[in-house]
Amino acid sequence: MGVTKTEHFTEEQNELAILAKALGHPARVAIMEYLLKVEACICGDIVNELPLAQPTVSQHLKELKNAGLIKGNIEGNAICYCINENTIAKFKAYFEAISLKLDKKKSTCC
Amino acid sequence: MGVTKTEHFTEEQNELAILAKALGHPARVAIMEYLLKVEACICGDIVNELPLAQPTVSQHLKELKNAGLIKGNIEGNAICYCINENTIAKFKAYFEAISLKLDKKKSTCC
DNA sequence: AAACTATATCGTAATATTGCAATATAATTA
DNA sequence: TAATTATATTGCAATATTACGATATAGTTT
Repeated sequence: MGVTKTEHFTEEQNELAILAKALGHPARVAIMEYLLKVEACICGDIVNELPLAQPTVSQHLKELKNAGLIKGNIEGNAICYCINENTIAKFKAYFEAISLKLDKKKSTCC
Repeated sequence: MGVTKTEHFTEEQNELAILAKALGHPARVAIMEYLLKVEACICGDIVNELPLAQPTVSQHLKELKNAGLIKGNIEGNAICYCINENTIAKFKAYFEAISLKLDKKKSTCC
């Protein structure tokens, strides 16, 4: 046991879960917020911003990239990471759709 | 090691990470979507909807509840779970804010 | 009260995640 | 080309997550 039973869920459910999971760590939230704050797509000074060692940050960046939350371009010596706007749009659309459905429901129970 | 260094991040970052982490499993996404689909806040037939054993579903429900994504009311014998609209609103607001900032930025790099 | 129903908790095995030191890779500068 | 700089990968220890059988708890019905 211990393995998520991915095959039993829909592709959409798995996709959202992967995105959410990627955001499910404060270091990765902090990376996203830093990328949003910085004017240009600043590269590896993310390491200096975070209270984690370089390999750890590199690992978190990899996970964000795998999930599609950020993009990374090699820029000479360094790498330029930035937010993938499409994925943010997906998230936004998902929660807006849920909100809409909840409004229509006007549940009276809990 | 293996422990998240929670204390080094802001409260907001940790809070969002907890919410996102709770959604970071397809079974929990499926539970949310089921609660949204069903008209009333139906109780424990969630187990019948999911391809997982009852204790596993109970555990996932607990995690969703701990994170604040759902609420549960005892209703006689059974329990009535339903979506916590406030938390969805938080998520929605967060991604709308990011989208807005991204639009203003109009980054030209990646 | 006894049987039944609905849900939670315990205990445990399998696997995944987190974090980092050490090291590798690859572009840049001296 | 040797040293430097920026980032990734490897390997590993500590911890967390996932899943479920067995069992507990608590309300309901007979």
